[in-house]
Amino acid sequence: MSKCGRKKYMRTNVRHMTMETVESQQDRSVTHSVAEHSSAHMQTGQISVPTLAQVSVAGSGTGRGSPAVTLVQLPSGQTVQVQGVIQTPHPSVIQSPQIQTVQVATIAETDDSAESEVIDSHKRREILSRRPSYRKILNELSSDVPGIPKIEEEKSEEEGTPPNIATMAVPTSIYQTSTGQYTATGDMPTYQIRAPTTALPQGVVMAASPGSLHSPQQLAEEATRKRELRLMKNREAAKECRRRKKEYVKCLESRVAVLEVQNKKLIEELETLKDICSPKTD
DNA sequence: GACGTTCCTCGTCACGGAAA
DNA sequence: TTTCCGTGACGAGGAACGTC
Repeated sequence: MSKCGRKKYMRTNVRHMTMETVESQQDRSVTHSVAEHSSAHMQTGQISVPTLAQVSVAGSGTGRGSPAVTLVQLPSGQTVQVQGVIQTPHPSVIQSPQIQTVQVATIAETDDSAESEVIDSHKRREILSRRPSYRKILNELSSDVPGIPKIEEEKSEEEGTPPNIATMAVPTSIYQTSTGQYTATGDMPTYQIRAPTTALPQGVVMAASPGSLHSPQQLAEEATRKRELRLMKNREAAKECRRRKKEYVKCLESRVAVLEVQNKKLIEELETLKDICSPKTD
C-alpha cells in the first residue's frame, strides 16, 4: 500500500530550520519570478519616463472599480491628467497575503545577523503560519477580480475520474461514513470513496464506538482503524491541497500575463503621450 | 543499454489554526 | 480541551532526458 511507510527521524529538530528556509525560499522564488516578470517591463518604462515626464498615479483614482487617473508632468512643467488604458486596475500579485508574509520573513532574515540568530523560532513560525490557505487567497483574489475562478469546495471534474472512487486495502471491520462506504471482504477488504474527504464533516461517526471496546485486541484494532482512516483522509487532503496549489499557481501565472499586457499598454500609452508632448524639431 | 541527473508525483508526518 | 483540516516538509519511486 504505502511506499513510504517509514519513520521520520529528527523531524522536529530540523523543522524549524526548514520551515523558515525552504518555505521562504519557495515563496521567494514565486515572488521573485512574478516580480521579475513584471519588473522587467516596469524597468523599461521607468527608463524612459524620468527623462521626459514624471508619471504619478492620482490617489483618488487608484481605488477598485474607479478608472486610474495618471498625472503626467510635461517638460514645460505643465501637468496633464490622463485616464489610463486600464479602467479597473487589478490588485497586484505582490499585494496578495502570502507575499506580505514573505516580506515580513525576509525582513526578519535580513535584519542584524546576530539578532536574527536569537529570533524565537516560535515567533517565526507564527509569522509563517499566518499564510492563508490557497483557497482563501484565490477566493479573495476572485472576489476582487471577476475573471478569476473560485476554488471549488468539491473536486472539479477536470480530473476525469468520474465519481471519485478509490479502492484500497483497509484493516478488517465494516464501517461507513457519510461520504465513504467501507466494506470488509475477507482477505482483501476494500472501501470506496465517493467524495473528496474535504467534504467529510468533522466528527465522522464510526461504526464501533470506543465505549463498546473492551479487549486490548479490539482497542488495537480500533486504533489501527482510526489510523488508517486518518491516513486515508490525509492522503485525500494532500491531493486536494496540491490541486488547489496548482490552481493557485496557474492563477498567479495568468495574472502575470494580464499584468504584462497592462504594462505593455501603459508603455505604449506613455510613448503616445511623449510623441504628443514632445516639441517638434522641424 | 547502463548510468547519472533532474523533475514530478505521491504518501506520510508534523504542526498550527479552526471548529466542535 | 479535543478533534479535524489544511499545508509545508520530507523521502521514495518513477519517468524523461542526456551522456558515455
